[in-house]
Amino acid sequence: MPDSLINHIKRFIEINEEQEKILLSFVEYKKINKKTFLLKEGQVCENNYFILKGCLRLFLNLDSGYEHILQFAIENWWITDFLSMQNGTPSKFNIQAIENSEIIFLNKNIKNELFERIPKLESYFRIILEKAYSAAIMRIHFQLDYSGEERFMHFNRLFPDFVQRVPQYMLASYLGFTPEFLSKVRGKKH
Amino acid sequence: MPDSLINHIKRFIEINEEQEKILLSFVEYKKINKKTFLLKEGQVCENNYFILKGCLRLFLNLDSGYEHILQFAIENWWITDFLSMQNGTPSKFNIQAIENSEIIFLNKNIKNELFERIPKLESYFRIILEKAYSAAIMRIHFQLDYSGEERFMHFNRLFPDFVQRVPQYMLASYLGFTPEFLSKVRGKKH
DNA sequence: CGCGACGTTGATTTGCCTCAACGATTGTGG
DNA sequence: CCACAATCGTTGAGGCAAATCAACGTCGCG
Repeated sequence: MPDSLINHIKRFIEINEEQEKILLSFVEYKKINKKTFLLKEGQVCENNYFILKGCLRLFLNLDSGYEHILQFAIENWWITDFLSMQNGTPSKFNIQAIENSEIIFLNKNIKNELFERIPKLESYFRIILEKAYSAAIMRIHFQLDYSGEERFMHFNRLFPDFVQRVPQYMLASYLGFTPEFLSKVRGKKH
Repeated sequence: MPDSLINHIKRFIEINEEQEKILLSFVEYKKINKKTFLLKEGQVCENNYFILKGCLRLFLNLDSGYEHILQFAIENWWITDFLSMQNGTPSKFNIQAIENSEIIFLNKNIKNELFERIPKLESYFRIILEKAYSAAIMRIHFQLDYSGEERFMHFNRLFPDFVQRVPQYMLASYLGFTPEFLSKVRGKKH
């Protein structure tokens, strides 16, 4: 079942069967239900999560009572709060399953042991972080330079099936506008 | 002179003198003048840049003729366009010196050779990417959840000296509003 | 069935932009 | 070293994209 993690890693680096076994012996596999929290505001984030199946979100609670989604993660994505994990400080964020999901847990301490056993894995994580970082920069670019309607259109073109998969109010939250506004935008293109 | 690169690396990993020498023999040191471009829109990004002294910005040209700053980099920061570098595609961005600066150039191919010689360096880059990524996520958070005035106040509290260091119109561009608006915000707190 | 979660639609408000005109400061060539 | 231009910052009037607020329709589910 965690084959897809191995496959994902093999897209970026080469590892042998021996190493695959070590890797799999270091991580945990869990099924979780929709709405399960993997991290709650105030806790210290101890794990990296890899999504085998399902969908998670990272969000924060606003004073207003609303919440704002900063990241989604679907199949073959990692999700975590690096800030809390690095510094060992309480997280401002929540990580929660949007669907019933199957997740690989990689504990932060275990991760360091793993790097000693399989140094190449550093390379894998470096590469996907470079990608995640570029994606974040592009997202800032869109946030700054495009209107709400343009952001939605663009997102819809890039991830048409994902748009179907999550409630509209979560999409609106992620894209940085209100659910009402999204509803109006969708209504327009008759 | 490139001591500060070595010092920066030593904040995160241990390296010996031998390795320091290898590292320094792999990189290039250059002084560049204010307004020099290290990357222009349309070029493929070939280097990582480490700032020993000075200040750089990464920005993109908008159709409107304006430009939008996506990143600043000062002493002890790396800057590059990972997207272009990873894929070998033409960059949408420009990297330009805002001040006369001293820069370490690390070519992308050399970087990979370097990783073979000193695998530990993967770890260094992984760690700083984790930090850069968290910072980008926090920036998205501020962009989504705070007003222009709040974003400026917060930035000003975090980096009071940096605010003095760059022209206001660049700050405005980075924070996501117009120079006129920034001027009005500053005027208010009499 | 009835309740809560989600989406829609319209009226009103507002944060910030646009445009324009005008000082202040910097820098560059004569 | 001055003159003049360019760059940068300030201020005000008017406008617009999106938020807010509110009311209502609809669906899924205990």
